[in-house]
Amino acid sequence: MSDLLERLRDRGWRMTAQRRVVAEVLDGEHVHLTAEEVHARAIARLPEISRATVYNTLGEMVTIGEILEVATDGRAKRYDPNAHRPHQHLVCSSCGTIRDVHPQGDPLSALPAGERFGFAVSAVEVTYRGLCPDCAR
Amino acid sequence: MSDLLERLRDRGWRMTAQRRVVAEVLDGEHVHLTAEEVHARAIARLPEISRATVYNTLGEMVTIGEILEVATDGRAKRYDPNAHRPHQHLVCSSCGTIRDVHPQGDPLSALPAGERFGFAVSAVEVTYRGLCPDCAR
DNA sequence: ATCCTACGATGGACTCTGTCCAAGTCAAGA
DNA sequence: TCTTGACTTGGACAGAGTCCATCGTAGGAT
Repeated sequence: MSDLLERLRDRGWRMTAQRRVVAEVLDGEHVHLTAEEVHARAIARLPEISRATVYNTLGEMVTIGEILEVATDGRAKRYDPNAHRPHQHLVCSSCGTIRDVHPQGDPLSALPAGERFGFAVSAVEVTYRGLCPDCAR
Repeated sequence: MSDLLERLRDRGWRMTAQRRVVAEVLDGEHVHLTAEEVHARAIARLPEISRATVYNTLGEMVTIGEILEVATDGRAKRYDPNAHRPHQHLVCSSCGTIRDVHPQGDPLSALPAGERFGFAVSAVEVTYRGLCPDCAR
């Protein structure tokens, strides 16, 4: 059984076939799927699973911090199963594919106190944009 | 007349009442409005202006680089009239307000060549998140 | 092994954001 | 003033996501 599934069980989640399938889909391919893509892959394993359940399950996993929500454009949100290792994203401006990247240094420290306007800054997201090798040619 | 309006005219834009109003709304308050908010403010000055025109005009201004599109969450895009001075954004996780901020250093240089996967990286967006003073109390 | 029940799943309606299009209007050059 | 093609309009449509009343079932209790 996957790590993700195990952690969910440890948190007291009732283990349903639907949740298992969603967790397996996310844990299986470490890419950044949209909710609809997760739904499509889930249906392949459990044909009756509903869209609402997929949305609910993804939302719950985001809330407890097991996966990350990534909104790189104005389109559908994507879900990142790699929530336990800090990283940033590199997005192709043409085809939209996303890669996890690890910039040097702590981007949080680049924001001086005088530029924080009294906010309690707790997180920072960095999105690099450019053409991927496939789209560049 | 506003600078923005002048630049649009210089680009050969046909000056209609609608475009003038949208430009004035954006140029007037340097906040980050959604398309609907722009529409509401535009209606206050020109009651017949349509939603489609506001969307069209905003899209055109983004294309020519006079304003920026900011997608800080999965909700509505926001429009940033401050397109001519590089800056990043600080977003309140609770109420969603956005402030322009100026981090130190060039975030692009923090991504080593080995982490670029052959992409021609051309831009970087940094979004700081945290609680604003109002929401913190 | 069976029963209970609260938690989870369902699907269809609904909302929000944005796009598209055919028809009508008008800014600005001739 | 006339003409014309760029612009505007509003309503239909589409994609992404949420909500809710009802039904089903996981897992503890017996």
